[in-house]
Amino acid sequence: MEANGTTWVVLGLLALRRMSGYEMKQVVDHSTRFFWAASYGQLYPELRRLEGLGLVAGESEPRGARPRRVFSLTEEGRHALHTWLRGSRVRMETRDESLLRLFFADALPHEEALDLVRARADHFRGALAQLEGIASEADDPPFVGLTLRYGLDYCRWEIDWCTAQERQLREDR
Amino acid sequence: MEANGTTWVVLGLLALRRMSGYEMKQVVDHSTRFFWAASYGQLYPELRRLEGLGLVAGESEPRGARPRRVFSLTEEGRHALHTWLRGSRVRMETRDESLLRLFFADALPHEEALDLVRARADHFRGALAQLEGIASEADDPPFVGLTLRYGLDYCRWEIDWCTAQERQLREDR
DNA sequence: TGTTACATGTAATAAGTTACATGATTGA
DNA sequence: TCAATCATGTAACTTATTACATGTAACA
Repeated sequence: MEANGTTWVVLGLLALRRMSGYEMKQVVDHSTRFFWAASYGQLYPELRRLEGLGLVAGESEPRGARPRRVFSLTEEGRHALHTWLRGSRVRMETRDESLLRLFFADALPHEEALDLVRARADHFRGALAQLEGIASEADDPPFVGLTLRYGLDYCRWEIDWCTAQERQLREDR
Repeated sequence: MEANGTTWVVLGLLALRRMSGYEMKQVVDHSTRFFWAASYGQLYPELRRLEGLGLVAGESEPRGARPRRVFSLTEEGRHALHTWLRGSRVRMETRDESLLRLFFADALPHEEALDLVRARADHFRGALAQLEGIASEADDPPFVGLTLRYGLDYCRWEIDWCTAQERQLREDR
């Protein structure tokens, strides 16, 4: 079977509970988006494709006159998800414009270069606040909770790291 | 001027020293690729484009009968780079398949889910070894050194975090 | 009555990777 | 002589974002 990241987002979410494409987008935007985003332009076509393959099943459940399709995982879909979950290849790609700037920051006057480190810390202070807003609902399944904790801990680490490095760079020069 | 990430990679590298497209790819693969990758398919067309815009200047410097073009930064190019460097918007995108698996790992038996945390730690042990291989050449400019240190510290943090969480998850259950 | 949220979808575009083609040089 | 490295480039493909079109429902 052909698969891409969106495949696993869809199957994974449907393993939590049945939902519509619209709801998937909302859940993603409050959870996985920090390490795996998904747009309508990926979600809806992928739902169709997976339905065609028999990995998900869609049912029409209109709300009043507003059409709505709710999807659930088939046995085949659950099987495909489990196979992927057991895979151990760790693929990571990052595009971090702030680190790229830092890498080239020697071209800048020292004080302005330090601003970049401060800006990075500020960014993560903002991200931390956002994550704290999402808040650990105590009834999250354990591994959902784990990834939320990851986000919080990672932001705190970034803030500490930037702060320490800024101090260091200031002392060195 | 129209710009994308590759624009800044090219201009930034040429601010360090003049080099060919081939050399850029090598440098990227040993440095920025951890937070900003670039392929030949991006580098070569972008060099042409920036040459057309007058931000970089290419000179033919064949080695024997092997053709070779070496690029350098023009004043305009340097100006464009500095303008971007002073920008403070922090754009970050991550695609982390390992965290995505972790997020959905409640669908797995507990022991297999723990394997995912271990696999993640192992991945970062490998990445750390790789980075230690690149090694801090003491003559790196300060901010180049900073990003290398970032890579090392980040890997160590990941390893510690995964190890701690695995222990925690084991105790909880 | 107007704004926001619900709901589905696509077309255009941008961004990025992979694999290939071509050929010279170096060193075992 | 063979493999690896140097060197430039592109075509095909995959992936992802953005912006739009369409219309219902809830609520202030």
